[in-house]
Amino acid sequence: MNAVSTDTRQRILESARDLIYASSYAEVGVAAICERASVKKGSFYHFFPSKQELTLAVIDEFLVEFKERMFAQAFSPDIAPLDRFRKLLEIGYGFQVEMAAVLGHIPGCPFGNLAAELSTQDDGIRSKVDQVFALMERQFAATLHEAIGRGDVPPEVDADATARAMLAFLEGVLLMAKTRNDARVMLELGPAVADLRILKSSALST
Amino acid sequence: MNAVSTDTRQRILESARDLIYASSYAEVGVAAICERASVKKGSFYHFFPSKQELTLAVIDEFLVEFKERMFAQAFSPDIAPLDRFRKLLEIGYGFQVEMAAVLGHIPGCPFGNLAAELSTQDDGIRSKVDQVFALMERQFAATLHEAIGRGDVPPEVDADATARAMLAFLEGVLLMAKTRNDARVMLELGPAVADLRILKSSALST
DNA sequence: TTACAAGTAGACCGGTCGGTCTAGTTGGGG
DNA sequence: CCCCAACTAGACCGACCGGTCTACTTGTAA
Repeated sequence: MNAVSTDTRQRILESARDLIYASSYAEVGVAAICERASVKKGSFYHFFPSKQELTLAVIDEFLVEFKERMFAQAFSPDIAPLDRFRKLLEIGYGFQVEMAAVLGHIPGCPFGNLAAELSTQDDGIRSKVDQVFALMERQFAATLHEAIGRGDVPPEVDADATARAMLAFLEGVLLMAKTRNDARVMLELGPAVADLRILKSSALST
Repeated sequence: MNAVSTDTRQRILESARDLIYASSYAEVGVAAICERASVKKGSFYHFFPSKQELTLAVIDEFLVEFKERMFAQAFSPDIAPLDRFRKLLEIGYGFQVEMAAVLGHIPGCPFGNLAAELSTQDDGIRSKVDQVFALMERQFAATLHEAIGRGDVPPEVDADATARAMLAFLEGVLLMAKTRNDARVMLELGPAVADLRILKSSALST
């Protein structure tokens, strides 16, 4: 086999990531991705069977970057558990401000954006984003358990549900910031994420 | 002038509302809207100068229905202020379940969907949705003030910020339900909306 | 040195997009 | 009864969509 010599595939991936994040899935055509990556369609369809398959790979690409830029720094053992959520928000705020300076608008959450746009149309993408969310929830829940262990959070708190609620809240805050086109919403509302609590054994009917 | 005899415009509006809510703005073409409304393109462009202008009108259409189906019933004086938020969620849950039975998937929030998809592409739609959110926030804030007046919520709570946080949380919960394609997320997380609080004079830098 | 697979180039495809335009068809006021 | 504006019909437009296909170049292993 040939060595994985060229970076063509990666250039396509990164172009797609940037373009889709800056606008939306539907707005970005395969031709635009190719042009930005300086690649011809022949190469594109050599590496990816379809735009939707590419998008699945783009989600992984987003996740890698997210883990590096956000998770790795916020969820550090040096920081008190509950402060890690605040730290995550702080980093996210800086990132949105940075993006807004380049793009002219707040892009919001790449995962949330794709979920909102495509969940009703493409079940593959929907469930991929769902898995990403589940991964984040696990990280949040582990952090909450740590906080419970230290006594920062009472033990009757349902860590899993609270983790989900925190993620939902952050997604909502990001969406509000995007809709207002003002990142400061994140500073105003965000800190409340660390105060969210859902108690165990709330009845769940059906 | 001729009387406003025909319902053509309204049929277009309702077809567009249903189709866009069921999938997305980009996925629904003008031709599809016309077909569903049993209208030809000539009529469409007689009533609406462009797809984007139609969408602005569709947002108003969503808002009318939302006020009728959700706000009017949840924000009743018969219900204790904080319970109104829980009631809103309950109604919303029923609605999402109902839609899911018809469509095969959870559609989420019509406003949030449009904001997520189009905020970065169309500033007119972005700011229109922003206004809708502002209207909801006002309703939430008024309810919170009522709760403060009754002593259900301590007076050092920032009603405006808390109202915004509540809206963000609800949007996030809807997005999670859509991404999971499971409305029960709303039952698990939703009740926490009534416990959200943001205190006054949290420093807001810059 | 040859042979073959990996990768690239780019013309091409049918279909659909939002939108335009001209030619009617109504229906109510004068 | 006529006229004119509101409305409808539907053919048509260029641009672009995701995707295909054939021909070519290249790197490397035998």
